[in-house]
Amino acid sequence: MERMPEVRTRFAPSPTGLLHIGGVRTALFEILLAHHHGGKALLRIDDTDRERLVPGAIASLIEDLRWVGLHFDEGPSDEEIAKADETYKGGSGIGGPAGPYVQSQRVGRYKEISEELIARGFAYRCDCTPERLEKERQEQTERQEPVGYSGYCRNRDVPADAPHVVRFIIPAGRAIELPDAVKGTVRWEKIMLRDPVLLKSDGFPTYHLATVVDDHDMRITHVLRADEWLPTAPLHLLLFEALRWEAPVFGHLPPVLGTDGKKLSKRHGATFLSSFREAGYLPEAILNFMALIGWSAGEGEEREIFSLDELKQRFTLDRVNNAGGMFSYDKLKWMNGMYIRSLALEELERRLRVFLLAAGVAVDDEKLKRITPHIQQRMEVLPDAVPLVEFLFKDKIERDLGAMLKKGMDVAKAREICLRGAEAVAALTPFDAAGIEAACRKLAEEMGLASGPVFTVFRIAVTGQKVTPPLFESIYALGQAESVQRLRETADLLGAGAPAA
RNA sequence: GGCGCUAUCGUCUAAGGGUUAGGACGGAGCCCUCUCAAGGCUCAAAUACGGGUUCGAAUCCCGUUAGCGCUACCA
Repeated sequence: MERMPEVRTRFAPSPTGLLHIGGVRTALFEILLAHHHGGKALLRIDDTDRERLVPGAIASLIEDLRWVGLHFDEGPSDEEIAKADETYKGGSGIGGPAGPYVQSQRVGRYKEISEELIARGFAYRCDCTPERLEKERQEQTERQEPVGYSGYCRNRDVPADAPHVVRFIIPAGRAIELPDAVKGTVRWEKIMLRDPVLLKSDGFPTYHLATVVDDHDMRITHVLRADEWLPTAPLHLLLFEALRWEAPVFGHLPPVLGTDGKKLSKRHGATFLSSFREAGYLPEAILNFMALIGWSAGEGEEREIFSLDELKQRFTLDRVNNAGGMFSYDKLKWMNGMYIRSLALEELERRLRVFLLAAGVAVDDEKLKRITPHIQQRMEVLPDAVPLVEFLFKDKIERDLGAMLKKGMDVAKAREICLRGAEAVAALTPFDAAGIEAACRKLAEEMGLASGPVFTVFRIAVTGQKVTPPLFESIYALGQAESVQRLRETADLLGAGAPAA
């Protein structure tokens, strides 16, 4: 029986800054595809651009991936990361048999391959200066020709000991076809690339060389990447061919778009994964949402909420869409709310505690525990909890007394409600939400008032706010003594003179 | 300019020749209700355009248009 080779995918971010939300989707798809087929997803650090390298970026990339719940099967070890990023504190290393998984630690291999390519006539050394290249481009633009390297050094035999780059020879008049797993077959009648650089003058490879060599060496079977790579795919195919290596399956993913229809980028605001974390989004919701941009479960499936495992079960490349998709904050928020509502109470409480503490709220565990069930369906993101629970953790609250005086309510009546309410609440044994409600309703009845306006007086007296979690549960969460205290305070304020209407 | 990719409600998408073109977000309305939510029900909202092929086209083909991407010793 024939055995399918193990499916191996890879996510290869460049450590040029923080992990972008678009990168999260690519990483997610890599993992979904590999794990759907019982294979492995690798993490590889593409740090070949020494100029754009940002110190600390590798460590933050790895931390972000871990936080969002994207775990790779192979990737840089602790030692490899530490060597590439001095800010790395350790503990997130992955390791694996195909390492190192950091490209700056594989330069010998790229050099070896580029020498082989030169020796076999597929590449050549070039010592053209940037100025010369720039001039060439200018002249081409003026003549309205396609721009690109002229091939000046093709036959010049530039010596190996002089500063140079290595360029790949693009064969003239060669048509090429890419059987893309998501786009279908893409055909180029002629290749517009003009002898692209493989090895830079600093000895580091360009993306093209490094990715082809590593994908081969690491036995990558499926390359998923953003479709901005499509135009250079012929080069990669040619490289595999020249090296007599079998090319992996390519799948070019549709772009994630900003609301202006352009590729999502920094210009669109908070697009780093870390900004979503700070904004109180749950990792599970982020992954679920990103999976749905460019992929869908298909016929017969009208659900939209999927756990990571469910996504892994369902994900196949033939369900990946061709057209780009806009990133909708509205839908992400809705989905995040769905996830918050599905959290076990203890879990929500735990996440809220961490978040509120970080936001500077002096959390009291008992109060938080009492209020959590009642704010769960009132949140889309974690920060939504702050205005809802703040009143519990403050010594002094501000009150908009004028807001009490609606629908026939006047100062005297409001003051009476606070006074009698304080007495009633103080007398409650046991002190619980049901008892508080009964007391409030009874008071309204005794005073011959509709319950709504009476509740409003209570609400503002106790919480200071017009919008709160359910009243009686809020009073219960605050506690008997503090609630009585706040009712009395309010009565005093109302007695002190007419409030600003 | 050249090369390539893409095109279904405002947005994410389903429907791979025959459906009243389905779902979700967002919007509107109603119900529930102590505020605000959540939840339930209902409504509005789409096949870019033009040609073919076919008994029949959102679906296949060709053009047009529009959007996007690439055109570096960046990835």
